[in-house]
Amino acid sequence: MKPSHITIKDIARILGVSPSTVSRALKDHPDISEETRNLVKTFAEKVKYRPNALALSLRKQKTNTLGLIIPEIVHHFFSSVISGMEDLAYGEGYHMMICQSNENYYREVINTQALLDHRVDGLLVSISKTTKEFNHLQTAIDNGTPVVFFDRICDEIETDRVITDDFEGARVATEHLIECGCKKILHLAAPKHLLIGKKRYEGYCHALKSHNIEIKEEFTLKCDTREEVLTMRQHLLDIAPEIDGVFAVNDSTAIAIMQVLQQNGYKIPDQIKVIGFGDGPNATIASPPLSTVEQKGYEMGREAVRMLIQRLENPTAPINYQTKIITPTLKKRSST
Amino acid sequence: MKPSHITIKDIARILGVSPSTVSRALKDHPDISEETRNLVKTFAEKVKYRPNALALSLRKQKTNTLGLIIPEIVHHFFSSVISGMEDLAYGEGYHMMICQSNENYYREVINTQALLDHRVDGLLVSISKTTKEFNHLQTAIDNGTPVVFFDRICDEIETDRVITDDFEGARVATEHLIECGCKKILHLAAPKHLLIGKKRYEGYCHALKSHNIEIKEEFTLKCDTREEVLTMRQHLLDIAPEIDGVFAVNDSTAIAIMQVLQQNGYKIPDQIKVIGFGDGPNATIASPPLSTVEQKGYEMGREAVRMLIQRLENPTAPINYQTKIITPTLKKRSST
DNA sequence: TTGAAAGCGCTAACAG
DNA sequence: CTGTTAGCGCTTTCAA
Repeated sequence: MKPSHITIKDIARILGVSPSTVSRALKDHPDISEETRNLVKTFAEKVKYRPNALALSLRKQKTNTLGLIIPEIVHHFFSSVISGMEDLAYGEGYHMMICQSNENYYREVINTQALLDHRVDGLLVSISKTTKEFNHLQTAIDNGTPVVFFDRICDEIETDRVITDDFEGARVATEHLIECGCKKILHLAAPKHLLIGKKRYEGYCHALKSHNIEIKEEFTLKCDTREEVLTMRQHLLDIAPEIDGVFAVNDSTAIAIMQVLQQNGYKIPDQIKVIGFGDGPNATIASPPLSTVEQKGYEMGREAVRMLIQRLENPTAPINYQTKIITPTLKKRSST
Repeated sequence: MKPSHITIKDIARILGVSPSTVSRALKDHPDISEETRNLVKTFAEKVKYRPNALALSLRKQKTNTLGLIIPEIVHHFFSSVISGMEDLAYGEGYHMMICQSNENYYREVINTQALLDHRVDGLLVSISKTTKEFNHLQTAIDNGTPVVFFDRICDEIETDRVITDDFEGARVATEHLIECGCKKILHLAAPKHLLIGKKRYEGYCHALKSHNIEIKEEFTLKCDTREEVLTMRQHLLDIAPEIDGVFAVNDSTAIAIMQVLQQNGYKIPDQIKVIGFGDGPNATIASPPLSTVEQKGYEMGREAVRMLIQRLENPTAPINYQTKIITPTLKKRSST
């Protein structure tokens, strides 16, 4: 940043008025003669004067900047979230300072600190997988910087949150299979100790129960990556003759099992129907295009920013924290 | 940002010394007694003092912030770029302010302005598709804010750039098909007026020529999206019997044609080999996994930041702008 | 209607 | 070794 930026002082000096006059003229302060105002405004325009946001922030004690801490940028869901955040923030006159924790607790702490050092007005955070301690965030809140959690929330801290309704998404997906005529549905699940694993499993069970379908233990397999599908290939093929539907905890797992089944002569969706969860870009590329449950990252991002700005602009409002639940919607394609 | 942040002045008052003493003690200035230094440092630590980055920036005329303008965050390539940028910037003590132009010229201009208002030390930009005018960026450079272009560069502005070697990538891909025994290679191309379309076409031709394979005009088809493949389905199937290889300008097109061919009984790679360009996450999910040319977004991001910081930290160095060309590498999988 | 002065938080030149 | 002062760019009393 070269000193070549023109300042209010420069304008004042050149025009032979005081800096305060310039400042007032520029922002249409009432106590200013129209003459001076025009003079100043015209000149400012001519020399392309732009206020220094740093100085403004320092003075106003408000940066109009939102800090974001995200586990991984390269991930369709998270990048959609960022996109939604950026779009809304931009529209509301805020900017985003973005840090990625790379799923590393230590880095998450440093990032938080750095964002606070920059005096961001608020924080948007999705906690990293390795984070077990939340002092860094609690402290931020205690010191007056509001935090909104999204997706990977932290139960121990009371604040605003936006999450996906995993239970409901899974329920809808399973229900859809049932409506398509499936009675023997395999669930490829994430580990139960992960919240999403647990919730999606529960949604699956709920749907079965409400249709009086027996929940067989052997029909839920811990298998949540493409690689795992390939490793378990034989076991999956052994089960295949006994099933007519698969609900996989994510799209890549769903696609992988579709492929394994197809390679072994199963017709999809005729013999076995498959549904995933997440609706990343792969779902449409799969063959047949994969039915799935859309996770709405963009909307989640917007919502988180909306809640944060809401808090920022009503600092005196009574603090009653909200948890906004985003219900994923069924995307019916050709695999079911 | 509540005023509850402790400042140097607060510490000075409490400890009964002057602010400058505190400032000096904190940064291990030589002219300070060990006693005072320890006193100050211990106290600062106790009250968790953190310097205000805004004040620092204003004072030092340096923000340690890099501005990024990117067409779309939700895009595997671009999000990889951001990730690479963020990682390196973070390591070098810089932060990133990110704006997306959404392929909109007007918004790109506003974003540039906003970042300059925030006095970012430098700009990283990939221009939007609708940008035909570059004054906003030229002005930035003229006023002393260095700019590094990446991926979507602008020829009219002289500055540092990082680009992918599209010609070479296409050449290597085509060459690979030839080495696998293909002699009749179809090229699904992007429009010639796009730089990547042109360069990749040229690379394809070059490979053919150097192996004395005739370049048939009817073997290059403008077709660069999945949808287009489906639209041209019949035409592609008409040509299919005459070809033994396909080089598609991007992965999704490659995957789409693989699927069309497979649905019509062609065995891949036995009868027809297919290679793509880009190596997004789809490539591995395709069946068979798609051979492709890896575009290295992460590396491109790092490189762009490296060049920018280099410039920032050697302001007096002679300005000789560099163009760094990143050569994509062949990812051989099972479709060839 | 305008200007002078103080201050946001920090540093650095200059005194002492 | 430490304090005083001025100033980064801006706004906002307070006085005139």
